[in-house]
Amino acid sequence: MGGKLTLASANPDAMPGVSDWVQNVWHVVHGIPRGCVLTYGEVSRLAGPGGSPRVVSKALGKAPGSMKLPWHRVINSQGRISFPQGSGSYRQQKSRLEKEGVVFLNGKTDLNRYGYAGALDRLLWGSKL
DNA sequence: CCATTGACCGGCT
DNA sequence: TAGCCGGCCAATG
Repeated sequence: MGGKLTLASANPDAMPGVSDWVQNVWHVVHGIPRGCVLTYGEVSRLAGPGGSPRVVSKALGKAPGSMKLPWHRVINSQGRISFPQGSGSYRQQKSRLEKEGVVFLNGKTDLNRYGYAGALDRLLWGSKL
C-alpha cells in the first residue's frame, strides 16, 4: 500500500473529488470497534490536521451508504446523539448502538465506559469500570 | 466573492 | 448544572 490511508472495505479510488482528510475521517470511523463510540472531536484529531469536528459530521453525511460506515458510533462530546430527538436518524442511531450493548441513561451514554478515553483507561488499569 | 449553515468543541460566566 | 460565545472549516446560494 502507498503512504496514503485507504479504507479496507470501501473504494477511495472510485470517489474522486473527496479530500484526503475526509477519507481519513472515513478510515478512522471504519476502525471503531463494535460497542464503542468516538466523539466528533476525537475523530477530528485522529484524522490529523486540516479539519474540524464540524467537518467530521459533514464527512459522515457525505459517505455513500454502500460504504457501510459505522457512523452511528460517532456521538458528541456530551455523550449524546447529535440528531434531534424524535428524528428517524436519532432513533436509528440509538437502536443500532443499543444493539451493540451501548447503554443510554436519560438519552446519554457514559463516555468513560464506551468512549476512547475509557477504553484507554481499561487497557492501562484493567476493568475497574 | 460574501453570507449563511451545520450530525461540533472548549472555555468561561 | 446550564447557557452563552467564539472558533472552526467545508459546502451552499
